[in-house]
Amino acid sequence: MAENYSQWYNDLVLKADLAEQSPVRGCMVIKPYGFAIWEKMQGALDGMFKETGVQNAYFPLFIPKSFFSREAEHVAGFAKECAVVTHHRLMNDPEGNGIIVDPEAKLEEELIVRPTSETIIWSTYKNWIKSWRDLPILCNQWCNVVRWEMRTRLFLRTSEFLWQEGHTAHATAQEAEEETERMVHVYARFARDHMAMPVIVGRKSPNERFAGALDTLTIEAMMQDGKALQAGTSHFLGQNFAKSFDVKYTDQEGNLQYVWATSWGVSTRLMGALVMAHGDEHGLVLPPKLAPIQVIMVPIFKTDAEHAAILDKMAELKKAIEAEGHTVKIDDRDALRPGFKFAEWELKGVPVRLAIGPRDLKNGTVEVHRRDTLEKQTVALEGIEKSIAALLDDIQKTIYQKAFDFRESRVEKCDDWDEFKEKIQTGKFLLCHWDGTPETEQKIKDETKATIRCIPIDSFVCEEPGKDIYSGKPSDRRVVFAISY
RNA sequence: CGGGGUGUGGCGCAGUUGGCUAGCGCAUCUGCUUUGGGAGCAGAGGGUCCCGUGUUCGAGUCACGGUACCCCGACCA
Repeated sequence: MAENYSQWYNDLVLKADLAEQSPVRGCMVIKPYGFAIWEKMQGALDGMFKETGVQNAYFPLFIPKSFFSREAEHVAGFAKECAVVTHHRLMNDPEGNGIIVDPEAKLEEELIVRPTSETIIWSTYKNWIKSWRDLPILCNQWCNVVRWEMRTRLFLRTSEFLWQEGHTAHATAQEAEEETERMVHVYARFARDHMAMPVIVGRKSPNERFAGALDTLTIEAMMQDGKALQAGTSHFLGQNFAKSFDVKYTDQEGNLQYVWATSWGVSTRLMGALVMAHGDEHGLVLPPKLAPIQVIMVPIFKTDAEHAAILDKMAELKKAIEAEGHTVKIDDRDALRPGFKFAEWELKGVPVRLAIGPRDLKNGTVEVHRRDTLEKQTVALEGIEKSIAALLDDIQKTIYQKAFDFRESRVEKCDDWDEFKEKIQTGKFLLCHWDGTPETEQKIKDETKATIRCIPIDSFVCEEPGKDIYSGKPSDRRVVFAISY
């Protein structure tokens, strides 16, 4: 698995029925099973957003080119990867070669397919905001965006992807900065509590900052090959967009002020993170909180009479487990053998499997198998529904702990450049001193492909004097270096 | 856009110095036996060998051109 991690990942995504490549260049089809997991993520995140007062809204897919180019840094950041709509009509080719674009139907102003929605949203917020009483505005949208990537990988980088983007407007810089931090911590909590994935919360270096932001906060996760994956970002946009789109409000003293902005987002990339954080050689390992099916039941039988009796028993058990609030499926496909079903549901990462056969029927028992450790034991059927909750809870904790321990074993301090060059290639997060200059960061990237993933603000905070790992210049804190996806 | 590779039933592949009726595994369909860790046997269906041009008695195989996809770089959530 470690040797050919990329291939393992790709095969797993395909075999577990999460997604497949579409014939459309760089695009992906998310299959029903994969989408069900994404819906669980959406549900949990959406609930967390709403707890902070965020409301959902929807803004257009198309952005007029002129809107897009109002914020200079922002355009520069996205210009190279935009899909552009130039025409609005097709016609039959007069020379008989099928359908062509009607040259008469050229748009006066081209439309950009959103790579992110700051510009269209700020051109809208301008009309919503007049007074300090209108603030803050806390909106989120679930949508798709398009970034014309050269090379793509299922979930991790596709030309089109699904995400949520929150866009907020505030009266003061402090409020906006608080919002930026609040949301990055929502993401960190979601990663920990739902995805069972530990993350490092931190600040991006200027090089890695979002185009148009004054500050970018990030959650960085470690995959099982030791590479870093940026799993979510939250940006403090200052007054850049307010000034570009002329969004002002009248404060309590009657003065006109520009508003302060944030934006934050996570994408279907989280699906990739989930696969790479927990998967093993048998397939996917889903944290119970995100598993569309938490308990799968497989009947084992020889005769029709046994089959019927077992299915009756299972239907009864299913009701009892569902009453405890879990999702259960009975796999009663009769053409397939139990061993095949076992392997298939393991591949799909279902946390708990219950098998009942003639032997169990006679003894009043059930075989309980947990996906994370692959352990199985035969226990009394009576009252089993009560212990399922505890088992699911334990699986959730165990896979988090496993991912946590894995990361712990691969994070270390490093103060020697030669050592750095060697260790960074073996898939580690190295805590190193950095002189704070983009030049040094760029040189390190050029020589090793490693980048500063973040300057930690929660865990792994290392504020101590030292010397830059590369330049030797003075530094007052360590930052996280890693090779990333 | 630079470097490399591959196009052969639905999927994955083999096909020798050009040679006979283009094969194999998986999947599919039918039947019987099976079912506590990815079943066995018997039979069946399914191909413009990516496209075009050329060389040749003869091209899946050789040459030239085109095209599609994949991998490695630069770019990126």
